[in-house]
Amino acid sequence: MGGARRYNRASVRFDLPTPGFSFEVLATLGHARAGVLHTPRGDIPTPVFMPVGTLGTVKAMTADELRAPPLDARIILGNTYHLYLRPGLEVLEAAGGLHRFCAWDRPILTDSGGFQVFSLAAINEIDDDGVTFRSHIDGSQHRLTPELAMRIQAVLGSDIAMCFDQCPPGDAAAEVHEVALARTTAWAVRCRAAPRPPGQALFGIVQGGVDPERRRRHLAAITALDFDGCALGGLAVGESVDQTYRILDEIAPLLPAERPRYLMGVGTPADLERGIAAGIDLFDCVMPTRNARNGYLFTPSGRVNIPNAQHRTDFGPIDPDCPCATCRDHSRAYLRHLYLAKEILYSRLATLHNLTYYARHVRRLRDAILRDGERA
RNA sequence: GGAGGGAUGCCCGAGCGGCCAAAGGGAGCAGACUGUAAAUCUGCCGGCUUAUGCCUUCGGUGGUUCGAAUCCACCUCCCUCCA
Repeated sequence: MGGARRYNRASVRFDLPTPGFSFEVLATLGHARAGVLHTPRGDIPTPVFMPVGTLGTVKAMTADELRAPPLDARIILGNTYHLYLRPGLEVLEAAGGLHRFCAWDRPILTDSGGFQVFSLAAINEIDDDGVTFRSHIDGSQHRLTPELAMRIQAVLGSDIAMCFDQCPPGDAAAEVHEVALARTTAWAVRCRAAPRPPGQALFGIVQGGVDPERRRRHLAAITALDFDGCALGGLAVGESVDQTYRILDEIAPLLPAERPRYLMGVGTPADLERGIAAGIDLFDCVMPTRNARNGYLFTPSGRVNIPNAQHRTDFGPIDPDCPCATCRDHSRAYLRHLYLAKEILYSRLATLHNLTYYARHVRRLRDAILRDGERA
């Protein structure tokens, strides 16, 4: 394990360990690949950007809006930790799972709550068996283990579940990383052994901070567990961009080539480009949605800070070449007014635009691989 | 006509002898945001500026005082009550 595999020309469609899932590579360009992740709930062209819907909603968007072209989101995220605390398993179970609960019929990937272990570290304790933490909602004490994370994800009924991992901050000491690494591996074994509902794939997560040797070591351990896909976690968590890119460039091409590769939580449009070039297939990030709500709109020529005075009487669209409904119907001046007036419609229009920008950005890169790359 | 109350920086509004270029909020200006405790957070917000620096400010004028947005007198305008 550890080395890049060659594509098998006779069969470019790789069955994944979980029945019903397969990964098809259509073309490659350097390390970059364009393909399709086939799931029982639908096909996902890759590379793909997955909008983040932590609480069972991609903030400000309806399921219909997410599905409608040109945005056409193929898969969204949900979060184990957050949905477990609210609305809780009882409601989600009674609802018949997350898809029915939030009226989303395409695939969902659920994050395991591992990231929350990292981001909420100040109020919990981590040991080898699991994590004890206090709810950020009401302060009540809870305990999350790999087994419970898997049980929650089973109730949610996500199409892709993630292993429960520990994600140390970017500036963590080497010893912290080593402990987290051993723990994440042990937890991955337990997640792999836990029962899963039919039609749910499971991805492993490679940690190791910014040390390439440690990353390679952990990659070997995770790959040995034969997950349906492999994620690169613990990046863009406080380390420098140079360090992020170094790990990305060096480690992403080493992830199993016949499995989907997922770069967790990253990132900017430039990060996506870099990730795709390194061979990443799946991305998620709160940036397009959160930044939209905070006045930051993406365009091919750079960012637009919509509250800025320069847009006061600018009656042109955010991006004249953007096919989204926001750009089709509304001006910068209007959006600025909505933003400053704190109108709800602003968040909806801005989110639709930014998600459309991300979707098109990744689609363009995918098309380039199909056009210029080697057909598999 | 009589009795009270009040006028503070773009707006609202604290301050009631020195620690006041003056709390706080709003508005305004700019920035941040990377597996979402985020429709959030940060900075600036009289002028000049590198400033722990100088200058001009708290309705107006004149006083008291080492020192006044704060005390006194008069003036201007506003509000309430009694006639």
